[in-house]
Amino acid sequence: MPTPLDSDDLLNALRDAGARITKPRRIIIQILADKGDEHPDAMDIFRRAVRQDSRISLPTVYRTLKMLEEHGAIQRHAFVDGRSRYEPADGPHHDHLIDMDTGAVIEFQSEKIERLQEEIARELGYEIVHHRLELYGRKTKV
Amino acid sequence: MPTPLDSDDLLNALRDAGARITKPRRIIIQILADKGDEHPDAMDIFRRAVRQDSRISLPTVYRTLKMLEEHGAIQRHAFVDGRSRYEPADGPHHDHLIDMDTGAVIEFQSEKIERLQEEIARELGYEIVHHRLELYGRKTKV
DNA sequence: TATGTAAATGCAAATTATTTGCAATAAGGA
DNA sequence: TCCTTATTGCAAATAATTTGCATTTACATA
Repeated sequence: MPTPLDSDDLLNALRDAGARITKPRRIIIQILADKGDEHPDAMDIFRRAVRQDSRISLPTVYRTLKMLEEHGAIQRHAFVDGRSRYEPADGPHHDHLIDMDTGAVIEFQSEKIERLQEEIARELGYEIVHHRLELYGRKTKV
Repeated sequence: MPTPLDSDDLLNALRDAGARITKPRRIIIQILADKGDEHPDAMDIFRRAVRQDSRISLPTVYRTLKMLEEHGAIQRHAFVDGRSRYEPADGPHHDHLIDMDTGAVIEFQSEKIERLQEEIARELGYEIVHHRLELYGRKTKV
């Protein structure tokens, strides 16, 4: 069961792309790999980055995110609110359950759903490249 | 099996909301209800609206869309490209398969998937309010 | 270890999608 | 028909993201 890419994996993704490992990139990657703050948006990352090096700029954050995304090292999600949020790419695909009251994002994974999706696509004459499943819900009262 | 809301349903949604039926709103609703062009974005709607009345403005399109959305008469989707696309609300929930080559949006519906989703949410202690499932794929070569 | 060069950065300004303030217009009940 | 108030169009404001460009920096090579 592969785990999400960590700091070193992300750095390697950049190296493989022939990119230079700069100080801003190191900082951004460290933030992305931090398990504490999941699914940050660009501004979240920028704010945290500035705390480590006040000279970092927002465009650099966007450029780094785009680069990592293009190389499959991180994934970009566009939830209902419009802006994009990011997380390290991960071996097995997972989906999201969004808590409508707290905004918390819970990850889950279901083989059965994955298989059903393949089946449905096949029936429609398609092959799935990727997908996105988001459940929006509320905690059931106990 | 309920069908998507048509022109009259959308107009009624506005009436129920106590809103006035203006010429721009009539035109916008007519475009939304048109089965020919599905999932248009605000600009698509604006361009088509201008052809019927050159004085219509883009803000009016946005205002009308927001109003219809707030009253549940249309649904807003945010696919990968960032901008929002709209369609008349619909009885039975359906999901989308997006053709990655042509951008075509195919609707489908699966009871099984709906049930699996409920089940997964229940296991996580949640009750689903709504969800979004998008498959991105390519036509299988024959 | 010093150094040249292309890649990356920071800044400011541009884009894109969407929203808002406000004076002018028009819907629809009296 | 007339009056009141919602709605409109315009222009300008936001918000998220991207881009142009002169300066800085990583890092391969000497």
